[in-house]
Amino acid sequence: MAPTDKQRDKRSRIIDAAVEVFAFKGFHAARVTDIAKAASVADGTIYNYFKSKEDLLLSIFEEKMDELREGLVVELAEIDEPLDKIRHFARHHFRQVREQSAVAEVLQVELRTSKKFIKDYKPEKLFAYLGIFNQLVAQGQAQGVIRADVDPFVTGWAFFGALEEIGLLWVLSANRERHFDLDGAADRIADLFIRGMAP
Amino acid sequence: MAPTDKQRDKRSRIIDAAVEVFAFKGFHAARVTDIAKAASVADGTIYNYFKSKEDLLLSIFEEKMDELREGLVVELAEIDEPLDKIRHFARHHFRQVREQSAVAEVLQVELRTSKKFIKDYKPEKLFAYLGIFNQLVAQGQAQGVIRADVDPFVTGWAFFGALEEIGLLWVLSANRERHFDLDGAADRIADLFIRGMAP
Amino acid sequence: MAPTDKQRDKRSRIIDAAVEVFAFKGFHAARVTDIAKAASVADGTIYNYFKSKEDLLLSIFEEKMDELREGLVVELAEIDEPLDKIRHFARHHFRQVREQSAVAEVLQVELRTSKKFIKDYKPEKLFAYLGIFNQLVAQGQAQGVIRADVDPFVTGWAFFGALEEIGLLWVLSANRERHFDLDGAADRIADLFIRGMAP
Amino acid sequence: MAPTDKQRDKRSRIIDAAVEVFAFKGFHAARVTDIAKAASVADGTIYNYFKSKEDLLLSIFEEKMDELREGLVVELAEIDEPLDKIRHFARHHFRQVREQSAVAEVLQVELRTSKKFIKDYKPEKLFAYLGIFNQLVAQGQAQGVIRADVDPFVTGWAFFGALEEIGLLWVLSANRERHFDLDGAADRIADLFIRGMAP
DNA sequence: CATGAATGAGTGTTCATTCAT
DNA sequence: AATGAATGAACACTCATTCAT
Repeated sequence: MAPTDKQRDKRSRIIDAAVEVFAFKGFHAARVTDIAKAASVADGTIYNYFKSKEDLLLSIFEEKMDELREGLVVELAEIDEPLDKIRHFARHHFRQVREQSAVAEVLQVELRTSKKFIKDYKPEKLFAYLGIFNQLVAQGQAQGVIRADVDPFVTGWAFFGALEEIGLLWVLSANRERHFDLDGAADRIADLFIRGMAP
Repeated sequence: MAPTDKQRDKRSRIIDAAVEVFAFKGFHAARVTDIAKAASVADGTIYNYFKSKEDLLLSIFEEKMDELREGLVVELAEIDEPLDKIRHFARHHFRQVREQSAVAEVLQVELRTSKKFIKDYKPEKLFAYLGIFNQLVAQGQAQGVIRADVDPFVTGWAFFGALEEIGLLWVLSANRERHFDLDGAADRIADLFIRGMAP
Repeated sequence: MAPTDKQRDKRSRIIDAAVEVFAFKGFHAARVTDIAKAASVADGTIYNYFKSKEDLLLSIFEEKMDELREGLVVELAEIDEPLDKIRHFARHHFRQVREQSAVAEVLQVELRTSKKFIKDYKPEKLFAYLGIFNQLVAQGQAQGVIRADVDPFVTGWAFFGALEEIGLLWVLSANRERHFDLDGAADRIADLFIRGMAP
Repeated sequence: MAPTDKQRDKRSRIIDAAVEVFAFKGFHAARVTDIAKAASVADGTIYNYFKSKEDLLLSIFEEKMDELREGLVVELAEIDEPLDKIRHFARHHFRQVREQSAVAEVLQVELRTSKKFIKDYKPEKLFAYLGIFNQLVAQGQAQGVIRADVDPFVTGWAFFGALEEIGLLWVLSANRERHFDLDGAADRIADLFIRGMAP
């Protein structure tokens, strides 16, 4: 017996299947039955692990945001300068978008489809992710490489908004035209913010 | 008989009603019947003016984006300096968000709910709006107040992403906590980008 | 000014338009608007001449059955022998099917679609048409060329059923394969019944 | 718990319920909900067994035509002479009309209401049923009791048309007046065709 | 834990008909 | 008589979720 899908932890099999199905058909068009088939489980089994279809989507967000943040932390650990870290923040973000485009599609497109997510959900994982940027700003300010009057709240969300918009654009352009250069965009955005926050 | 709603152009009555209902209940939860009632027309009448419920949402986008752009053009006409115009771009954007919060809610929240909009629709009106920013960048570059190597594409979308993210945050915070200072945010973002693009 | 459609009697223009539209799209799929357009009148005008869409269908039946019967009477007037007349009955019936296939399509296919026609309507015009056959049987019996014990009721409806079934088959086969020989079928059916009723 | 409806095969419960509801209210006026209630299942359950409301109607046709043909085959097996079998064909047909009038109503009235059935559907089951008649003609011709020049195609459809017309008349007369004598009609029609085809 | 047949609530859209002009 | 914009009732079908096995 090969250690196939059958043996893998059911919960993660369902998560993986859902990412693929959500990315391919979209959250609304995706049928719970499709996900169950893709995960080789019965429809009802999904409800042993997730409260609802929407909870499944939110769980994807939680897990993937955790992974994203953890990966970022690891990458930044090897960098010294706060400004350099900000540059790597952007690069790491876009690298993930590129390497896990199905996940990116779900996070950037499908998640926004979810009214619950947008309006009712407290995206703690997003705050945690963004918190890293805010810390970098604080460090930069402490070191005098970032102006003291830079507002971390506004600047942080602006930075995230910029990453999101460019990332979304890249994901959506996938089906229409050749992708533009994401890595170059990372540097340009990092540059823009670093100069913008400079003393 | 007062010259009430009855006399007003039906199409715009429906648009206005739809903005209110979509903002209040959300696109999905909004019933076509609700909109018809709010506009004081029969359900079927809506289909004399719009192909579908979704077409109605998209029409709102088109009309409101046009108004937004036109208003911006008028405001910028009185400003001379490109950098100053960029500052006013941000201010005008957020002023509209604040003054027409129902419209902002629909454009920033409900529109993203529409898969068709995100994936299939060519948002020409959005390009036109953003095109103004790109022109300002070009002017700034011509005048030497913006670095020649600033990429209008990436920078433009980053600017728009920042505005959107902050605007979305403000609209959503409406129901949870006190609004933060939008006008201040406009200046901070304008500052960030102007410094970021400076030679 | 050419004596175009515009001048022709509106009622008959509507009838003609309805025959075409019903034959082409079917009664259910046919829109009153389609018929109005084809007749170059406003939708509402149709209701000045017909109580409803169904009444329009029924009116087609009435008019066309009258024409069918009248044409038959004229043709039979030139024939002497009752049995010969029966043969011409079948020929005339199928000749009309062939020459006015749109009308035939409506009478044989669309009319049966109408619940009202099948269940509630007293098809006097059909009785009148069939009555001719019954008279021929009576004449044949009087002349001793048809058995006295032939039941005109059963035989008449059987004759009509046979004509209908073959006619329907021919009309429907129009879109699928080459038509079979209707005139030959007329003779075979007439033969069958004449022999079947012979002493 | 009584071994009631609940235990019976769901598919056939739905078929039976649909026959009753279609016969009583007509296909168009029949609501899927009505059928579901009559079958003691949920609306959605019907769609586990049938693709659509129309598919349900067509399935009734298929099943009942099979039963009709099978019953006929059994009855004819006990008869020797081809001409005698033709007589029994007519009798069996009308006996079924009389004994299963709801089924007859659906097959003869509602089915013709279905555009799909009339125009697009290949009624194989009907061909199979009629094929029996054609075989009898061939046998009769082989035995010299039917003329060699009788056309099985035209004669077969004429026979079927006659049965249908009389059957329809009987079913429809149910609601208006006393039924006429179907068994007598069977013999008259059989007689007519047997004499008509005789050498 | 796993299954999957059964459930039943929920709604955008069409279009015959009307009637104010 | 003619117009055509407005009306609003009507409904098959889907699919997330449940629960008996």
